Amino acid sequence: MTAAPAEDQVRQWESEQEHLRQQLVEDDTEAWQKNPDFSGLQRVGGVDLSFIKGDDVNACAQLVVLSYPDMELLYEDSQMVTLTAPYIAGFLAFRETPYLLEALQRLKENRPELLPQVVFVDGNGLFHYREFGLACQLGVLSGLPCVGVAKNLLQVQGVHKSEEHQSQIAALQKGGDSFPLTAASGKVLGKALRSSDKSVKPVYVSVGHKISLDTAVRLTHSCCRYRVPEPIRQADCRSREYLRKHFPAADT
DNA sequence: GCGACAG
DNA sequence: ATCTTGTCGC
Repeated sequence: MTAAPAEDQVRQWESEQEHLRQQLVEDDTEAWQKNPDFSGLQRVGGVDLSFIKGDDVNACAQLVVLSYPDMELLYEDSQMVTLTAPYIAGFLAFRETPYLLEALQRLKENRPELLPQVVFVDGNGLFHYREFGLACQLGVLSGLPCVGVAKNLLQVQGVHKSEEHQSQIAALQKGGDSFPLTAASGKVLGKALRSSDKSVKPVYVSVGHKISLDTAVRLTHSCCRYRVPEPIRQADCRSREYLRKHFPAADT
C-alpha cells in the first residue's frame, strides 16, 4: 500500500469526521450531570500528549484519573508512543486519538473500577470547523462523556478575535463567568470561560460527547484550581515529568 | 503575498 | 507541541 497524498488523506479524514459525527451525543446522559453539585460523580479523567523538544513524532501519552471533587490522583499511565499522522489544524484527533484510546483500554483491562465518568481533553470538541474536534472523536470512539478545553481560540465558523470578542473577555468578572461562542449559523458551539478569579485569559469549553454545554462549562469551572482544569493540568505536568526523567537534556 | 494555524 | 528566567505582586 502506498501512502495517500496528504490531500487525499485530508478528504478521507473529513468524511470520517462526518460519519462519526452522526454518533455524537450533545446532551446530558448521566444522572450525576443533572445534580446541582454533581453528586454521584467520583472520578474525572484527563488526557494529554507531551513532546520532546525537537521531535514531533515521539511523545508521551498520558492518562490520569482524579477523585471528584477532591482532585486527588487515583490512577496514572504514561506511555511513549510514535505518532504517524502530522498535525493539521482541524484534524488533531487523527494524530492523537489512537494513543489516548489505547491508554483508556489499558485502564479498562487493568483497573476497570477506576474508569473515569467523564474525560477532559486538551483541545476542542464541537467548537471545530466541522463540529467534530478531538474531544468529540475521543468521546464517540470511547463511548465516554468528554469535555473539550482549548487554551487558545480557534477561529472558526465566523468566530474570531474581534474587538467585540476582546471586550467580552474583559467583561468576565470572576471565575465561572462565560460568554457563548456563536457560529454564523446561530448555533452556540462553545463558551469562553474565566476558569478562576485569578486568570484573565479564558479557556474555550465545548461539548465532546454525552454532556451538554452548560454542564460542561459548570463542571470545568468546578475542576479548576488554576486556569487549566486539574485533570488536564495533571496529565500535562506528569507527561512532561516523564519525558524529563527518561529523556534528559541531550546537549551541553 | 498575507494571515491563520486546537496540539 | 516546543523555544524559556526572572520578576512583580499578594
